Amino acid sequence: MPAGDGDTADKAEIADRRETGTLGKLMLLLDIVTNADAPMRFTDILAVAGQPRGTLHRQLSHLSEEGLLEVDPDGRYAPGLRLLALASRSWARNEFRLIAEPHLRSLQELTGETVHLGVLRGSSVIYLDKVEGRQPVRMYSQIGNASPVYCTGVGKAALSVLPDERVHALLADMSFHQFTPSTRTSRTLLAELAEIRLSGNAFDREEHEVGIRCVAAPIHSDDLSFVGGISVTGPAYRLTFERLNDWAEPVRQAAKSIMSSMRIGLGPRR
Amino acid sequence: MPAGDGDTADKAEIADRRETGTLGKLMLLLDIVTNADAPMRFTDILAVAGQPRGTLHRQLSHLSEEGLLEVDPDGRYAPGLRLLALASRSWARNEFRLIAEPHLRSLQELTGETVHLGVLRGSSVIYLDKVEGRQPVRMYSQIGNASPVYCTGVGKAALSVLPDERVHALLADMSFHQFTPSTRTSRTLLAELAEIRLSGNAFDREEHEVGIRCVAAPIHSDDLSFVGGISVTGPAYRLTFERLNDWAEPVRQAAKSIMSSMRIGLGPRR
DNA sequence: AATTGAGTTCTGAATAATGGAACTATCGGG
DNA sequence: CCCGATAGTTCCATTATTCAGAACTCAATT
Repeated sequence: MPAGDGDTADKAEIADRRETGTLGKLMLLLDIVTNADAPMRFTDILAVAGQPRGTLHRQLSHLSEEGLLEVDPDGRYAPGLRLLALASRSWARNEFRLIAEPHLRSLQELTGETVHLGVLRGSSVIYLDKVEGRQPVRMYSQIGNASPVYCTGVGKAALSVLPDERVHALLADMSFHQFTPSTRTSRTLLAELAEIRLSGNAFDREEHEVGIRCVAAPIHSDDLSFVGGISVTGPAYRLTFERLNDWAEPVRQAAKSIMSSMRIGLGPRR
Repeated sequence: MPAGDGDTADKAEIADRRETGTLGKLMLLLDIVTNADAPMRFTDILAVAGQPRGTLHRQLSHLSEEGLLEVDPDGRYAPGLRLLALASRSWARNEFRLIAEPHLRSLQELTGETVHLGVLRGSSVIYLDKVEGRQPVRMYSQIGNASPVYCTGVGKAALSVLPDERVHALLADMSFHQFTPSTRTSRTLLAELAEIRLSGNAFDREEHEVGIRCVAAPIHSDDLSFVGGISVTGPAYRLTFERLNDWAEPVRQAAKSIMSSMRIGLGPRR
């Protein structure tokens, strides 16, 4: 039979049909267990996984043998330590994070507030790094987290550098959850992106969480294969609107420095 | 075929034969890419993976589609952000870590040095948490890392609570790398474990890294299904042998508190 | 234009995953 | 003590995925 051309559409009606075979099913299980609030028993997983018992049992066994899941003495499944090991290695060596780190640090010292580095992934922002003030506060907390684009400073900053058609494509299949009274909707977001393009700064004025504000600026590679941003975040009582404006410039500067370091570090192919 | 007892050896000559089918092969690839110092090209992976080209290509595609790997514009493979997301969720909700956290914190405040929480996994110690002093030092750095048991305070502490036969089993297939002049060997280690059992404290006297010392104490569940430890770590010039002794007691106390919290938190089944 | 190197796609054959059912605990009453 | 649940595990013929090698495309070199 000839290679796939015209009518592959009739097959792909079901949204994002994954073509990852066995792996896809296993990842689904990993997601289920990882997202649960507590370790899950076999039957709990069975109820949501939509797999026959025999199948599910083997899949869970394989995941456990690989250390991706762990079984406690009661037979309940929890995320495995292997995940930590994999993540820590990749995080520690992430080229982009390494390049940005010193800049994040100096921005933190300048402002005294928490500094975030995030990248755009689909219609979410994933935080890659975070530099906090003196408080011995929770590390890891935010890193790796996926947050919506439309209600985070980094998210809006990232969107602002994308061409209109890509923004529209993203907005098309995105649902806007009203986290706080100030959370943006599809309409107001587009207007705001225009402003961000002009000023070079995005703001989060308690749009994701009441009491939390931030100033952000976009970071991107020349070909837009990489799009993200950095932000300075803090409690509303300290980050008055005046303060946010004071820091808009330094945040833009830091973003700019990171982008030049990227061109040196990654730019000229090998 | 009967369950594993006497002579499974003939089959298991080749170290840790995995029985996880497709998943095992994929995890091997993940390990290769995650351990590399830089993103790898297809051919680089091909050279070490020992798979036919067509096969490898499909496997890498699947991993990339799932976000476990990422392909940069040059076609080089790097660890994917999905790993971070999975790990951050599991870390944040890890029951044991949550229970230990406040205790680690107060130990940190008391000593002013870095406090670690680690668990025994096979013949390695995996660090689950870390509380540092005021310096805005690298988060993640150590967390998820696997270090040898025989040259870390936490590792030796953990070994000290295991019954002799389990210790011997572990030592059997363990190779002792001489990290520093003081690194323990198989022989000296056994003698040291005896001391640790008596005193309740393990020490790392620059055995893993020159200039770094620590005091540790074991933590374990009643049935030994969980074995780990906590430690106070710092530079040799600050952690004199006298200091190490001063903190031996508080470290033991903290370990004890964590164990009682565990019994309350996890103890009575469901 | 011809050659090499790198990556991708195709194919029947081999293998591992599937799913239903039968089996074995373990528990709570009566 | 036995009965019936509920929870988890193992078995095995069937089926779908994966495998491996070769053919193919594409770009950079000579």
